[in-house]
Order: sequence, then structure tokens, then C-alpha cells
Amino acid sequence: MARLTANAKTRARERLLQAAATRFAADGFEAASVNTISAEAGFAKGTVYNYFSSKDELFGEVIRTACERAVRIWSQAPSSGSLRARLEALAAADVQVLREQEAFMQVLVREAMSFRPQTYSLILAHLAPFLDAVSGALEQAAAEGRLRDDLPPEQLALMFLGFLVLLYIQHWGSGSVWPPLDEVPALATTLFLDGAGRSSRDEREIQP
Amino acid sequence: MARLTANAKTRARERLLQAAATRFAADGFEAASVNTISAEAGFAKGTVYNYFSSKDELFGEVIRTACERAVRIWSQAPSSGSLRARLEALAAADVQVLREQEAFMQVLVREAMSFRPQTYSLILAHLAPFLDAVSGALEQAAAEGRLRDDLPPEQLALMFLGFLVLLYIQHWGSGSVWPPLDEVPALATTLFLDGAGRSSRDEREIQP
Amino acid sequence: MARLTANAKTRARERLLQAAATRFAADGFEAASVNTISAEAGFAKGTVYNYFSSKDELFGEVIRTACERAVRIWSQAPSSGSLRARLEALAAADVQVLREQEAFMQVLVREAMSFRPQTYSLILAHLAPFLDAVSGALEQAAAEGRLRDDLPPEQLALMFLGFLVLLYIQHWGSGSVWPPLDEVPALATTLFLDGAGRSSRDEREIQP
Amino acid sequence: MARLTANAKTRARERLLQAAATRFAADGFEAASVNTISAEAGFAKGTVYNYFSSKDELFGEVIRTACERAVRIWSQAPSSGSLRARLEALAAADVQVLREQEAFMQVLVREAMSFRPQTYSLILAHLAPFLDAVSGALEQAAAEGRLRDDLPPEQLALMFLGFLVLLYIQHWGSGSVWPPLDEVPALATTLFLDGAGRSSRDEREIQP
DNA sequence: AATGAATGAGTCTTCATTCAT
DNA sequence: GATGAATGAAGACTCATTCAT
Repeated sequence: MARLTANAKTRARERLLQAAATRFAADGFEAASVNTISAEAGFAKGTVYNYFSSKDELFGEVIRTACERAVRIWSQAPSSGSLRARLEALAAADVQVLREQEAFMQVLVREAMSFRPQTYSLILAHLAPFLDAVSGALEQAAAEGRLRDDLPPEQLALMFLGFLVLLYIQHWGSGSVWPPLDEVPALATTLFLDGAGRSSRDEREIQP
Repeated sequence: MARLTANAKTRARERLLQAAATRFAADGFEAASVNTISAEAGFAKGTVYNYFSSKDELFGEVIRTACERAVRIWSQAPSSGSLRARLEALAAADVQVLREQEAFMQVLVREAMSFRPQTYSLILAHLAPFLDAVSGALEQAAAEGRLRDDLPPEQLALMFLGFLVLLYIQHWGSGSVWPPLDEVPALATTLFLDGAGRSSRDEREIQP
Repeated sequence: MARLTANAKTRARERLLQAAATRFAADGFEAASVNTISAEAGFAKGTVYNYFSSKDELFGEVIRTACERAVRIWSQAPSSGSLRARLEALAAADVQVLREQEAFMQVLVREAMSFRPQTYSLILAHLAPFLDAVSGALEQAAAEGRLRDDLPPEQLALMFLGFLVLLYIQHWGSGSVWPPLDEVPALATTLFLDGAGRSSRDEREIQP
Repeated sequence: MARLTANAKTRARERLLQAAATRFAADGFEAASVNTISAEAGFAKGTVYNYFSSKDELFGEVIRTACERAVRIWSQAPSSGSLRARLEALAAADVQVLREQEAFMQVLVREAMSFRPQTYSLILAHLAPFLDAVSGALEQAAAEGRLRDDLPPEQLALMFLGFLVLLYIQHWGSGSVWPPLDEVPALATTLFLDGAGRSSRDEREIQP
């Protein structure tokens, strides 16, 4: 068989990536088997190697793809409005990504949390657009003095992302019971901005 | 060599556990090699099996030991005082555990985040004492109306632990640059109680 | 190498089975090494596992194959004629099997005699056709009163098979000196029917 | 601990031999574990090596002991009387050995049938006294013309022993159901002397 | 004499990867 | 381009054996 159209080739590649994401998410990098991935994508054993030069590269591509897709959706989130609204919109965008690409996101989370140095920085690099968007929103708020000033916006952005991830883990760990995905954006935002304490929140909602 | 004193045997076991924790932390369960662990503990290949019946059991014992040590230290944290003080004390206890048993804590974090169902529940079970302590502090505060009431204390406790873990991951991911470990307790507590928003914190400190 | 013809694949499998039979015959199940078998079949270490899922399965297939081949040849033995003639024909068929598949037969004998329960019943099950043929011949003779009646034909059939095996063991144990294989059928038959005593055999040799 | 009396030392050795026989009988040479044997004899792991220099030697001693005990009992069988009576007496002696030393006899049978050349000749060598006794009885009968003359007495003796073994295997294989041990001597003798044929000894050869 | 901790050769098995078809 | 047979490195685990105590 020869000469697939570029199109067909792309579709084959995507099938492989999807299967790989599913496997990596479920089993982790080491325990996932290339053969199984190939089979679940509908191919024979060796076929993955026509598209990816090694398991490592395949894994890297899954990460890259996951980030790319995420960024594409995030970038459509509004870049104006109140801080709270913008954060919630970004979080909602992230949740939407998660819904559409659950396996990919699980790989991302799983591997980000396992701090293999290579993987960790790989992921952070790819997440830059999201972090930048969050940082942007935070910086503006900081300039207006509506943000704690003991931490730089970049670090706060990272924490915000971390909160999202924590809620995802809870979601998966609880068997999708709590929190339900649609509550995640509001929950992440309010936890992030307001914390768990109370008295603090009395006149909070006045914020624009 | 026969007839080690019980003491010597315990020390050998600890060496193995320590080596295992280090390896599991660095490589993850799958990628860690039993042979390497044995070698790094100063033993020959098969010697681990004089102490643990399988890689799985070895791993389980690492988890158990990590939790046990953690709980021992946590339990010394004061169980009275203001919510903020108690949380900070618990966090400080946790950080102390981390300092003393960094590898063990990394295994805990890494595996808790990788949601292998078996491991996840294993860890949660062993962390119960810490979560209970946090829950206890939170419940009291909730009863006094000083806590957001849209989330049950147990879930908030889990989030608090999650915050700690996020900061640890940041710490490790940044090459121990930020946050430094001594800032973690305060940081986790204030982020958790007060959030990142600002105006919110004006009269906060009135809390007992 | 991909896409072997079914034929080539079958041949590879047979090479492995042959090598396995030889090894199992020489060393017994436990002492035989899968790696060695693979090597002696002309393959690399892991290749056996492309054809058999475990050492146990490989062993089982050797047994199954041995029995299958044996039965195929036995079934061509004539099912009529005098008892003596039929028994001798069956024995001759068995000896022919042994000639063609010596290693396989040795495995059969060796393992049948080692009464590992699993193996023992496995073998007996596969030998049923032979035992049935012998039983058939014996039953007829018994009906005609020409057989000792203190033992049921099935048990006598088992004894007949046992006699054959005894002679094989002698043959192998003596370094193929005595009895030579071509004498085995007559020897087994006459020992079985007539015993070693004499008076009994006075005019026996008149037989056709 | 030092200086066992020779007596105590002998007893320890016997315990080890008994445990070894049991294990070897049940599991075969390879699968039997030295540690288990030691434990079942009531000793710790390494202790076997104070009595036997290797697993191989331990095995050899089990064989040797089994034969020795057998021979001691056989030698008490009467050496006169009719051929039939003498054979039955020898068989009865053998059965008695089996009753008293079942494990040892099973090892003997199991290993004799597995034709590892070393083991096979080892066993035959040790069984010589029994074979000699049988041969002796047979020779006398042969001299009197009451035995088939196409086989030398030594080989017939071996066959007789083989018959016994076949019946033992049947006995063990059937879960001690058939044949019961007390029937074995008569059965072996009559099968050996008279065969399975019937009228046999009358006008047997009329068969077509 | 007995112990049992330590050893390390050797076993089965898995799986990423190659490459002839 | 796809296939899947073959490869062989690597890993978990077993167990006979040694020897300090």
C-alpha cells in the first residue's frame, strides 16, 4: 500500500495520538504498551513507528497536542471584563478542553504532577499561552491594587492553574461525583480569589 | 551472616526503604528497578526479597512508612488556638516531615497524583489522621461561622492538603527556588483562607 | 520479518515444539529452559513467546501434539483379526510413533510416570483413543472367554500400555541395546498375554 | 551448640532424609526446595548443609537409603519354595517396604522412570540385591524348564520389578483405589507368570 | 551445631524496536 | 505504507549455597 493522501495520513496520526493519550492517561508512560496503543488505533504492532520514531516521541507528541488543543480553545476566552469574570472564562475554557480531550488532559495532569524534569518543563513550556493569559488578567488587577502583592502574577497564575488541576483530580478521584465539571470554573475562581475564610467575603462581591 | 540483632535487621530494612523511596520518587513505581534499589541500599540483587515479598509490597511499605512518619509528627501539632494558627502548625508539621523524609513525601505526592486506584485509596487511607486534624480545625471554625459554608469541611480539608502539595510541586519543580520550604506553611494557610484577592483582606486579621 | 506464509509459521512452530520435546525429554519440565529451547530451535530468546504464551502452555502443546500424532498412527492399526494380532498391531503402531517422534514419546513417558496430577490426567485424557482401541480388542476376547476375568478390560488395557512403556524404558535405559524396537511389539504382546511362565506356552507358537 | 551424641546426629539426619523423601516424591528433584525440606525436618535453612554437602548429594542419599531399607526387608524373604511362592514373597516384601517407606519408594519410582542416566544407573545399582534375588528364583525355574527361554533371567527379573512398579503407579494414580496394596503381590506374580490370556494355559492357541 | 542473612547465578517473561515482505 | 515475526535488553523473582555469629 502506498501513497496515502496527506489527509488520510493525518487521520491515521490522530487516531494513534488519541489511542496513545487514552493509554498513557490510564496506565502512565511506563506501563502503557506501544503495541496496545497501535492495536487500539486499529493498526498492527509496528505501524506506530511509521508515524513516530519512538515511544518517547509519541509521548511528547501527545503532550504537545494536548497543549496545542488547549491553547486553541483558551485563546477564544474574552480578554476583558472583571478579573473574576476573566478567570472564570479561562477556567471554563479549560474545562471545555477537558471535556473534549479528557484523555489528553489526564496525561497532562498526571505527568505534570510526577515532576520528571524533562516532562515538567516540556509541559510548562507548552502551557505558556494559558499562563500568560492568566498572568495578563492578574497583572492588570494587581496594577489596580486588587490583588495581594506579596506574590508576583506569574506565580499566582501558576497557583490558579494548580487549583484547577486539584479540582480535576478530585473530580476524577471521586468517580466524577464531586465537583461536577460545570462547577469547577466558579469554584476554582472563588477559592483562588477569596479563599475558604468567611468574614473576608462580606463585601467582596462589590468588585467589578 | 546469621543472627543479626533485631536492631541490625531493622536498620537494614530501613536502608532498603530509604533507597526504595528515593528510587520510587525519582523514577516512579514502574520505572524503578528492584535491583537498583537493592544495590543503592548496599545489598546484592536478591536481598530485598529477604525483607519484602514483592516489588508491590515494598512499594506499599514505603507508602505506609511515609504516612506513619508523617502522622507521628503531625500529631504533635497543637490542637487548639485560632484556625489560622492551627492550620499553619499542621502545615509546618507537614513541611517538617517533608524535610526529614523528602523522598518518602515525593513518592506520596507523585503516586497520589497518578490516580492508580489502588494506590490512591491506599494513600488516602493512610493520610486520614492528617485530614481528620484539618477537618477538626475547620469544623470548629465552620460552627463559629467563620468559614465559607458552601463546601463541607472534609472537602475543604482535602483542598488544604492539595494546596500544600501544589506548593511542594512548585518547590521541587523550580529546583527548590520558590517557594522556599519555610514559607510554605504561611503561604498555604493564607492562600487557603484568604485567597489571592485583596480588598478582601482588610480587616481579616481580627479573627481569633 | 513480517507476513510469513501460514506455512512458514507452522514450520517455525513445529521447530519450537520439536526443540521443546527434546529438551523436556532430556531434562524434565522444571530443568528445561525456555531460552535454550528457543535457541535450539534456531530462534532468539524471546521468540518462543510469539508462539506460546508461557512455558506451561508450551509444555501442554508438546503433550497434546505427541498424543495427537500417536493417535493418528494408532488409528490406522487394523481393528479386526485375532486378539494377539490386534494387540501386536497396536503395539507396532505405537513403536512406529516412537520412532518418528522419539522425543515426544519420551516426554509422554517421563511425565506420565511422574504423577504430577495435572499432567497425569492431561496425558491419560489424550491417550484415551489408544486405550479405547486396546480395550475394544480385549472386550471382545473377554466376551469369548479367552481372557482372565478377574480384571476389567480397561485395567488390562492400561497394563498393556504399561508393558509397552516398561519396554521403552528398558530400551532407553540400556542405551538402545535391549530390547531393540522391532522386538517390542511381539514382546509386549506375548508377555502380556502369556506371561513368563512356561507350561502355559507349550503349543502356543502354532499361531498364524 | 556443640557435640551432639552420635545418636542425636543420626536422628537429625534421618529427619532430614525423611523430609527430603517426602518433598522429592511430591515435587520431583528440581521443584523440591532445600529450604522447605530443612523446615519440614524442623531445622532452619542452612542446616541441611551440616549433613549433606549439596542438594544433589541429599538426593543421592535419599535414593541410597531407600534402596538400603528395601534390600534389608527383601533379604528376609524365603529363598526356597515354588517359583510362584518365592516371587510372591519377594513382591510382598517389596510391598511391605512401600508401606513403611512410601515416600522413599515414590522417589525411587519417579526417578527410575525419568531415565536421567545418572539416576537410572544409580538406582539400578542399588536395586541389585532385589534383582539378584528374583533372578536367582527365576534361574532355578529356568533350569527346570518352567520358564520361557527366549529371555535371560536377568531381564525377566527386571520385568517383574517393572510389573510391581506399574501396579504401584496404578495404585497411586487411582488414589489408592485399585489395586489395593495387599493384592499387589499376587497380581504381579500371576500377571508375570501367566499373563492376561486365559484358557490360555489350556488350549489358548486355538485363536484364529 | 544451628542459624538465617546475604549472595548472585539463572529463570521466565515483557516489550520497544527493527526490517523483510 | 502496513504488517507482524524476530530480536534482545531488561526486569522481577527464586533458590542453592556460603559463612559470620
